[in-house]
Amino acid sequence: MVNNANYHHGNLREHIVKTAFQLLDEEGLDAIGIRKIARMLDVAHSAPANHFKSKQALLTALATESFQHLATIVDKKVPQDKSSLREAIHYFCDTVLEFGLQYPNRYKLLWRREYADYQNAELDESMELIYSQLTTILSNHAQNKNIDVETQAIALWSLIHGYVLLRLDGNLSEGFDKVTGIERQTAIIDVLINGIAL
Amino acid sequence: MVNNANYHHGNLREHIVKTAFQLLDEEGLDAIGIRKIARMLDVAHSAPANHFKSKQALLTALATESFQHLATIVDKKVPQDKSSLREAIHYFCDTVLEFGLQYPNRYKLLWRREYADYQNAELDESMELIYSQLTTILSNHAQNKNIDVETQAIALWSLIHGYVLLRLDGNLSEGFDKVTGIERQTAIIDVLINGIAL
DNA sequence: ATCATATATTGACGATGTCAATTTAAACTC
DNA sequence: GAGTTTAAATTGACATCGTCAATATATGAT
Repeated sequence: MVNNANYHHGNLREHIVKTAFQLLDEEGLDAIGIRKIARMLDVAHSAPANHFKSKQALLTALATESFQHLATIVDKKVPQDKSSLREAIHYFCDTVLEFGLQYPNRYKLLWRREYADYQNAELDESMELIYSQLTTILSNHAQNKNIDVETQAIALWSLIHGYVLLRLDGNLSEGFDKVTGIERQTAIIDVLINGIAL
Repeated sequence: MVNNANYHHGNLREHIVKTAFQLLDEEGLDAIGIRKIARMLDVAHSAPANHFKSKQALLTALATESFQHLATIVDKKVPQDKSSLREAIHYFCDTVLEFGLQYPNRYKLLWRREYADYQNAELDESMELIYSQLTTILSNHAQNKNIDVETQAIALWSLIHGYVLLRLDGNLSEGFDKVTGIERQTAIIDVLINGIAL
């Protein structure tokens, strides 16, 4: 029989995810509510329970999808070979920052373990992807044999992660994201590559 | 008249803050609840409203106090003069990391703008303190005239902030915080000072 | 066509933050 | 010291939330 508009679309799950992302992007993590989403979709307050057994399960789905999204972008934008270490690092950082600026609340969700279920296998897998992308880049271009790749990876990831979060949370004062002549971000990454105490 | 045990201690405000810190430290940000605190203090559910007009106001007080606490520690532990830039940076980073590890949830609260009221003047002031401490250190020891102090400050702060958050959120796999011979943290900061691509 | 299963619905529960009206205690004034 | 003002705590109500249980409806397989 044709869709009886009352008993729902068949793909409610999809709509829930879409609406949740919308709330996340526009109003932040705490704006996401099961009942609110149900209301927005003209559906009973308990309908979503068939697709996500808890709020945490919904957030886990959002996080997993976001990790995969980020990994895809990184894959596309970071050149695989024959680029310098410096180039590769810049591409990687640019991509992460760009994603963070475009979807600040998704980025925050990714690294805050309080919300999604990080025992979840699928989520864990999609998260590991990002790390392996980074370590792969560094090993492929390793030049400095005095510092093990893991230390380099953590240093680099700490730097870009910290920078992105400071910007997203609004913890850099006005003007802190621009500087005469050279982009702040580029300057910062160069500091990491070249060192402060040249 | 003597304290009539029913109508309260006179310093309920103090007790609220203390209990809130306890909940924050032991169970995390979302464990803090006005009603829960009132229950723990054997007080009516609306009693705290006299001292904090909203939950946000309470969190603002917690954040302000934590900023001041951190600033005090930094003041104590970072040598003012006649130390090398390298030494000063290490002391600063050590102090921040130590604070973060001891009070993970306080540290997170400090930089998540969703909870406290960052319009609040007192909070803003106590936050600026930390930044000025960092820039003071860098200007006092500035050696590299090619990079402006602000860029150095942001790079350094991004690195340590990112590293602390990755550790607090559990986003560094097992073993990522130890490495043979030399402390991971020291190694990472040295990467920033010396650069990756030596 | 019947039956099983997936999906939605309604209703309830305990908990939360916030408001309003009220009561009690303490502080201040004359 | 009595009377009055102000501060602090109480009770009660409201809307909202996440979750659970019982019920109803639609879809798909046999």
